[in-house]
Amino acid sequence: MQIGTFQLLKTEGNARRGVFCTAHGTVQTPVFQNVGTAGAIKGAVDAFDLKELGCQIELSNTYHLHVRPGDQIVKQMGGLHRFMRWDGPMLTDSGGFQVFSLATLRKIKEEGVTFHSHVDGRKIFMGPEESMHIQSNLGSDIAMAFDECIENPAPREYVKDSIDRTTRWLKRCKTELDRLNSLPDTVNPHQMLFGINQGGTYDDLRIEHMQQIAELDLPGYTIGGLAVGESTEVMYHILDVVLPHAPANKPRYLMGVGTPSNIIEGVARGVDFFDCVMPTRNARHGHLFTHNGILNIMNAKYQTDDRPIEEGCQCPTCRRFSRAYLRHLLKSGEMLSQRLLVMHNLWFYNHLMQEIRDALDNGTFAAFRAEYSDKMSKRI
RNA sequence: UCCUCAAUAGCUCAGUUGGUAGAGCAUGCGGCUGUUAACCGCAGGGUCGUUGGUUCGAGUCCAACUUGAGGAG
Repeated sequence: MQIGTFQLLKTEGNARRGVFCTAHGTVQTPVFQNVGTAGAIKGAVDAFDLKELGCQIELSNTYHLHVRPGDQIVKQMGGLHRFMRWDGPMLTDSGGFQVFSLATLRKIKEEGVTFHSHVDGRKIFMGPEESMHIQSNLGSDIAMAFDECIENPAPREYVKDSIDRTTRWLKRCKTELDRLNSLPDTVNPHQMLFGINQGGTYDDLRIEHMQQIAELDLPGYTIGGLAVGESTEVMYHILDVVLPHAPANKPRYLMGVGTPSNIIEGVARGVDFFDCVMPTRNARHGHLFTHNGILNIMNAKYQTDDRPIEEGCQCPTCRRFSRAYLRHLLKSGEMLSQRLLVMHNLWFYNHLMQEIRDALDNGTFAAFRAEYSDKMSKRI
């Protein structure tokens, strides 16, 4: 398979089963990208653990790696794959989300954004070219466009200006990445660019923007600016409205989403790629995912519970340790608790995607959705 | 035996010139959606060592006692 091609294997309703080819191997979709922002999965999980947890594709962040250790350093060390010893597919986010989440520390202009580093306060300028340059130095397989993510709800006039700017930025990203990929010392000459759709909660702006970016014929398209303040129903509505306008022969990536239910509902609407900090962050905070819902391992009722987090789960944690022990570790502040809990949640997410792919292969996704969509995100 | 200091939430401690008590931690529960998050929020919990006294009113002032920590002999 040629790098950058997306092959649709099967569909069920709007849901898609596919395979996407990168310079570091193929990705079976729908897929959940495991988040390792600074080149590390929070909770003391490394690249070799990721393999064992069923991770197909790892995600890191442009801004964070630019601040520390510096993308030049990463390039000097042979690129991020070699630096962190992950030899599989990798996507890097562009820093666009940090423009949003570090809002108090930034100023947006046509050329780009001036940040103040959250680490030492120094001024950092990042625009489309800078983001591409950094991602090129990191050498990921998929680079994300440098976009503007805005809060929902936002005034219509602002959103309109913002999507026009994001489109201009996208064109600059494409031009710059093409140039960087052709340089002789580039880390990953097969690095691809995914465009990001914005438009807030306005149906027509979402569609207009998707049509604009689809013209660039990029290898993948992303829905951004969701799960940032709007209700779940609105998020699903936007997916319903915009995905029919995304190129059918390219993968669709819903950024930053979400709960197991969000993922099942996203797949049902035609999403192929997901990523979210939820399995890792929530694990560190004691919230664990199971097929029957979410349990909080901190709850007193688990103090003497000798069962695993989920009966029948084959993850490294559930094969060995009891709820009682995990609760003790977390309450005691032991670092081991983070590692064991994060491994369970990542296994759960990666395994969930495998179950979804199996269901699509077997034509039973509708039944899978009916059984689990609500159940998995309820508290138990 | 005497002197000094201390005694307030499960723990460690705040508590202004007397106006019926607060914090941190712990405990219980919740939140977390392209990670500034081993984080954030909420809640429960106290006859202020005991007994008296002064006062309109005492955790705060006085006395005795109890317990503890220092010190003297």
